[in-house]
Amino acid sequence: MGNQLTEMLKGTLEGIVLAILARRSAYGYEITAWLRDRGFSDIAEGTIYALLVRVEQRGFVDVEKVPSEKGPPRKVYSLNAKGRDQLAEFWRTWSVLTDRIEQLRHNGNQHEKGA
Amino acid sequence: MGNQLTEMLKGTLEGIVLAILARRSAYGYEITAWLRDRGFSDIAEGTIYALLVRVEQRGFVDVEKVPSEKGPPRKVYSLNAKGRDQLAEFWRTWSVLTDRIEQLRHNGNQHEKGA
DNA sequence: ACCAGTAGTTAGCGTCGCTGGGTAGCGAGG
DNA sequence: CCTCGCTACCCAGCGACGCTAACTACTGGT
Repeated sequence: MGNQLTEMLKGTLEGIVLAILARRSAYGYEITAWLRDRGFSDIAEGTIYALLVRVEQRGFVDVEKVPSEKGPPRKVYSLNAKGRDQLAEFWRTWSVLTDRIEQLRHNGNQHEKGA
Repeated sequence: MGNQLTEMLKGTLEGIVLAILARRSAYGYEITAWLRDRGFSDIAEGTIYALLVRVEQRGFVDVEKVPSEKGPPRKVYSLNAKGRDQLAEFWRTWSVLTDRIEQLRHNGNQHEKGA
């Protein structure tokens, strides 16, 4: 029945990851661990990898393979120009949605538009 | 490619509709029109009907068939107790998500958790 | 030799919103 | 009378997304 948060993450998780990459480059395992630390403890391991593949295919990130001393090579992702555009677009859309919803939440949204 | 907003609506649209029904009972066509008025102009007609069927099946709303002078009978939906619980849960989850994302947005979320 | 931790990949699933069509009832116009 | 347009609802099929549950591969410790 996928809980609320799972459904809400659809569409926002990509923005979240892009926002993380906007700060600095990172690899999948790192991002997953970091999200867990930050309260996004509910995000599944595999989800991030799939998402990273997607954003790579769309050309929002550049990738570099970096050897690790502790395991298989890491795929380090960096946000590029197109990715920064996408992130900006994400924040715009996010603002629109949150604005409308907050309006709906507090404001006595009387349906009676006439007045 | 479903634009951002479409993806973001997943999981939130249900809450939006429940919030509308919390103010007063309404039928599908009415809700659709009202959403269009309120800037949610991008929401597809059929989407609302499918959503209403879903929330009915989950027992969040009660339904009453009311004849219309201008067309086929309306199905008027009212939020019931279970629906109010669900709506409260929705707001809780929504708050959690927005809090985390706003934190990510402004706050210089240095990954360097160490020092 | 074995296991735990690191790091990434894949196939298949369920949910959601969208698309595009259809049905039904009523009133106005040709 | 027949069609058009508005009201009002329903349905099948689609793509995108996140989740589940596996698997591969490399390193270091016991």
